[in-house]
Amino acid sequence: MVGMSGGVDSSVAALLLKQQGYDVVGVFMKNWDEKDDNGVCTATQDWQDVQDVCAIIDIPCYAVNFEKEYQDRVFADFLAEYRRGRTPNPDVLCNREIKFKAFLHFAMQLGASKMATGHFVQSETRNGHTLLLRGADGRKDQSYFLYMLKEAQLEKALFPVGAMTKAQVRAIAEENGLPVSTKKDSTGVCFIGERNFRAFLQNYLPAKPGDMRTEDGRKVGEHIGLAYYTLGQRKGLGIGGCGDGRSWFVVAKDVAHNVLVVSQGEDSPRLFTRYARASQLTWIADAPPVPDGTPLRCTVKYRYRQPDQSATVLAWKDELYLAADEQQRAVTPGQSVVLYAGEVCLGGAIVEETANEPFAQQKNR
RNA sequence: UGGGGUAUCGCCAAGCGGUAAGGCACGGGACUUUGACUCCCGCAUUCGUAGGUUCAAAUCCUGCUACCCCAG
Repeated sequence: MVGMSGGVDSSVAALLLKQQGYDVVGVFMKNWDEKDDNGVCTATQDWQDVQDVCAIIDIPCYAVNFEKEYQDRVFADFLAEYRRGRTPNPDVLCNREIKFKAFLHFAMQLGASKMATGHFVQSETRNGHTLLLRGADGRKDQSYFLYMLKEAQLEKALFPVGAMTKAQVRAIAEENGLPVSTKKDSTGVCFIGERNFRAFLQNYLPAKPGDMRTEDGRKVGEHIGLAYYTLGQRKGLGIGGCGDGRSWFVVAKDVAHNVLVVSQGEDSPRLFTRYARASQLTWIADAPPVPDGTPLRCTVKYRYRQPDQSATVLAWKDELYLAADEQQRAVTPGQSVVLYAGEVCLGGAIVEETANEPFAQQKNR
């Protein structure tokens, strides 16, 4: 059973499985019911595309609705995080809770032996354990979004396009006459789509205006609510001309005082840190690569598409302490940090706080 | 009320008689399955206002208006 979004990747994934002799069923997930900023319900077009593609590759297709699950298990957390002044990544949760849980269960219940998606990642079974590997196309690798999965989920999953480049995928779509071969890559929150993010959030979060202040407390503007900004952000502050003429960036959120702390210049020291503490640590493997308290050298990503950063990490219970070799810019609470050993995605955690000095747990390790 | 100064894009700011730099903000696009960052493009026929001098003024002169500083 292939989860089909109406995009090129999942369409080609279904096509490839069909060509490989699988008994393929395409399933479209509708998890969000709302028109986009232009008053268009993109899900309607996407569902049509799925139907058209399935007709061409000659497989049955169905649609399922996980709106309730999405609302309860993903969106609720998303809003709760924003209310706390953090910046969540709903898509990592969406993969764990919806695509690789609700959808996976759905597929298994209907008797499917495997589920597949159009993610640019690869999996491989070594010594009886299934690993998550980066997609072959380094520019499109999506393992960052799948770090919350567990072995058990990966065992049931196939990633037919993971070994290819985006260009190859499009070429295959083209050769096989799939109408979505030139469809633009989707962006924005999964299932919700590209939005004017601030306007979108305003539908759910109350605006609590307050001051924008410099690090030394000088008021330089007003914000519309801390939730509407994230660390390292430049656009949308609306302050210009004052000071030395350089751009202003968000360097901190003072939730207690409802103050957005801003600084001039993209290189504000306040934005750069080497150490971080993260929670909700997940190892993809059932057996962690190292025991708690043992330092592990690996590479990490603090955001999607960030080049690999060398670091030493230390797991302790469900927390992860990170010491990056280089200073990291705008590591943001609520965001995910994902760990890699070469091509293998080990897992990850959610950033809680950053620091310029090692945390107690990291000292002398 | 005297004396002095300043008035150029939302903000900061070049310009000094030859036909409006730049930065920030903002808008659009690219990039992107989170949020951000980044990159590219756009952004004053007009220089507080009314006259005057000149072939030609934001740039010189005069009146008016506003703000600032000093004196009261």
